[in-house]
Amino acid sequence: MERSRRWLQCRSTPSSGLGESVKTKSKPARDAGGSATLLEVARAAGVSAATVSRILNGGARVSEAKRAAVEAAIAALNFKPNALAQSLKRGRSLTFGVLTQSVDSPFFAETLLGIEAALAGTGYEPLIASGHWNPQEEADRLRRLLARQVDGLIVLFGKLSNDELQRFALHVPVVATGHELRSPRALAFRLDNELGGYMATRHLLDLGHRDIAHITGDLAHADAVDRLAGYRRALAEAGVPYDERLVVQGNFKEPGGVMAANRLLDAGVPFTAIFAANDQTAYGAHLALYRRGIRVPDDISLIGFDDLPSSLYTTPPLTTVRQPMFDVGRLAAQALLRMVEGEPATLDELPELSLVVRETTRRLR
Amino acid sequence: MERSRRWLQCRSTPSSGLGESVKTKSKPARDAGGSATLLEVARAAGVSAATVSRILNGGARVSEAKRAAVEAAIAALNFKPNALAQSLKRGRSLTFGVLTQSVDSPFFAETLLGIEAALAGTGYEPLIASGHWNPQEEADRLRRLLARQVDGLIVLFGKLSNDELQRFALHVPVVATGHELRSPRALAFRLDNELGGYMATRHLLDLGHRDIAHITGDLAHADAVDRLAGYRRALAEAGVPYDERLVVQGNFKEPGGVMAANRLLDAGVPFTAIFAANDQTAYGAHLALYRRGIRVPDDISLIGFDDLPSSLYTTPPLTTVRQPMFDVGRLAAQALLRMVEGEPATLDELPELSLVVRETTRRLR
DNA sequence: CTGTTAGCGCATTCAG
DNA sequence: CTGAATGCGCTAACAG
Repeated sequence: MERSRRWLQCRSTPSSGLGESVKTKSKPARDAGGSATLLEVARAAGVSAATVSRILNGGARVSEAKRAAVEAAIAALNFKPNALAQSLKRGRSLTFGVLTQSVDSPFFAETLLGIEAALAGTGYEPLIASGHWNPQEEADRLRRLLARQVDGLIVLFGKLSNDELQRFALHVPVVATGHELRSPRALAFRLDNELGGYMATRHLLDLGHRDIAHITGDLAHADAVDRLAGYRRALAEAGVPYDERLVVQGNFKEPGGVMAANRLLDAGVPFTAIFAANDQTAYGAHLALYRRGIRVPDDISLIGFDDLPSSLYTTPPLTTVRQPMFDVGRLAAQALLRMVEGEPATLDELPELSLVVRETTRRLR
Repeated sequence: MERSRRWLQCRSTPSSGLGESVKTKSKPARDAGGSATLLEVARAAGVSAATVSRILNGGARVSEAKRAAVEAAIAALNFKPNALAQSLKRGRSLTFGVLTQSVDSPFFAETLLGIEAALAGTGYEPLIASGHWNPQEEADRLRRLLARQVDGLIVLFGKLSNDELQRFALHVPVVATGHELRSPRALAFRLDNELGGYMATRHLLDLGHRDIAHITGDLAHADAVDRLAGYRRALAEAGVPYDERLVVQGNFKEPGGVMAANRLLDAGVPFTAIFAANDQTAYGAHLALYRRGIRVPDDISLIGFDDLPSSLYTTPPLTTVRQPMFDVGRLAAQALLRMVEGEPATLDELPELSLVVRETTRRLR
C-alpha cells in the first residue's frame, strides 16, 4: 500500500545545493521567457509604437506593407498586449467584480455559470470574491474589487445594507440580487420568495396534506422570512390553522435540516409532509427521516426550494420550487453590461420561480 | 398568483425621455463620484506624491506632521490606490490565474475553497477561469490570464498536454493538479488514483463481495483509467477473475451512472456490489437501482469516489474514497506562493486518498 | 526626512 | 497614412 508516494518530493532539503544561491527573494520570477512589449514589436517591424497600436485596435487605416511587417513581428515575438497597461490607459478594465457568498455552494455556482455565459464573447471577465454572509467581509471584498478598477459590480445576495450598496454604486454601476433597490446606477431584484413558499405549501395542500411542517431557513435572511410567510398564506387560504409547533428553524444547510426534522419528530405533533426552506435542508431532513425508518414519500412527503442540480438525482428525486439561478446570473450580467455602456438600469426579463414536481411528494391516501 | 411582478421594470420603453439624451455611449460610466488619485491626495495634504506613496507602503520614515496631514487627506478624499497602476509599476499584479474546468462542479468548488484559504491574507487574489475540459479553451483561457499579468497559474486538471503547460511555465510559475510534470518553474502532482480504485474494490472484497461491478469514468481521462487499474489489481490480488461484462463505461456524471447501471442490470450477469468511478456516477447508479426496487445497501453495496460534500447527506450517506480537494487547492496555492518568491518548486505535504466508510456498503450475508 | 525625475506598457492627440 | 509627444496612476531611484 506504499505506492502512493510516487511523485513525492518533500521540501526540507535545506541545502539542495541547486541554484538557490543566497535566497533569490529579490525580483518576482516572472517572464523568464516571453511577452515582448509593444515598443519592441514596433522596433522589430521598423515602425512606431503608434502604428502597432493602430493595427492592434482595428481603427485607422495602415498601409499593407507595414501591417504585414507588424503582424510578422507580433507572431515572431509572440506578443500579447499587457491588459493592465491597456486598462490603465483606457480607463476601463473590462472586468466585473462578482461578490458571491461562498464559492462552494451549488446555489452560487449556478449563478456564476449564468454570469459566465452572459459575459462570454464580450471581452469582460468576472473577478470573483466571496463574502461569506458577513457584511464586514462583503464590504471589504467590494472595496478590493473597486481598487482593482472593476467596471461594474454584481452582488449576489448577502447582508449588505442598501445604503452601502448605494455607496458602492457611486463609483461603478451595481447590480444586486436578493436586495431591493433602484437608482440610476444601481439595480437590484429579488425573486418572489413569498410566492415560492406559497407554491410549495399549496402543492402539498393540493395533494391532500393538512398537517404540514415547515423547516425554515435562517430567519435573519429575508428569503427565509418570505418563504415562511408564503407557507402561512397558503395555510390560511386553505383554512388550515397555523400550528407553531410544526415550524422549526433550520439554517439553509443539511445539518440544520437533520436537527430540525429530529426536533419535529420528537415533538410528537403528527404531520404528513414537510416543506423545507431549501434543498439542502430537505436533504438533511430526508436523512433524519431515513434514520428512523420513515420513508419518503410513502410515509411523509417532502418538498424543497432551489432545485439544485443534484436534486434531480437524489433517491428519490426531490420535488422542489425551482429558482432559475442560471438566468438570474445571466440577466444580472446582461443588465450590468448595458449599464456600463451608459444605458439606464433595466432588467430585460424576469426570472420566475416554478414548481418542479418530482418524486418526494405524494397524494395523501 | 400575479404577485410576482412587484419589482418588474421591463425595458422596451424606447423613449423614456429621461436623461438618455443622444445615446451616451462615449465614456464608460465609471466614477460618477469617487476615487481620487494619489496626486490629488498629495496636493490636498501639501506634500509630494512620493511622500504619499511612502506612507502608503510602510517603508521609509516620514515626519508625524506630514503623515497626519496625508492620512487626513486620504480619509477626506476616500482615496484608494489604483491597483492596476500599482501592478503596472511594480511588475507584479498580486493575482494568480486559476483554471478550473467548470465552476459549477462541487469537486472544483472545494478546491477553490482551499486556494482561497491559502491566499487569504497574502494580498494575492485568484482570477478564476473555466476550461470546460477543452484543451483549446483551456489554452485560450490561460493566455488571457497571462495577458492580465497574473503572477502565477494554477491549473486544475484538464486536458492540456505537458508541453503546453511547459510553454506557459516559460512566462510564470505554474502549479498543476492532475498532471505529472516537474521543471524548475512548473510543479504538477496527481493523487494516486490507482490506489484509490484499489482501496474501493478492496473494501468491497473485504466485505465478502466477489461479484463486483465497476462503472468507469470517461476513459479518456487518466484518472478513470487508473481507477479501473486499481479495481483490477484488487480483484487479481483476491483471486477473483476479471469479468469484462461487469465493467461499463460512464462519464463521471449522474446520467452516465444511471445509464451504466441500467446496462449492468440488463446484462443479466449477477453482481452484489458496484464501484462507481466517482460520487456523481454513484448518485446516478443509486437512482437507477431505486427505480427497479433494488435497495442500497440491502441488495447491492455501492461505493463512490471523491467524497463530495453532499455525499455525507445522501440517503443513505455514501461510502466513498475521499479526495482531499480542499487540501489539494491549499497546497497548490502554497506551492505557487513560494515559487513566485523565487523558491524552488516543491510541495510541502502530500494529499492522500482515504476510504470513508458510510452506509451504502454492507457485508455480504 | 522629502521633493524631483523617470518611467511601467500602452492609446491617443497632434503634426506632419 | 504615420511618427513624436503626452500621460493613465503609481513607485523607485536620486538628490538634496
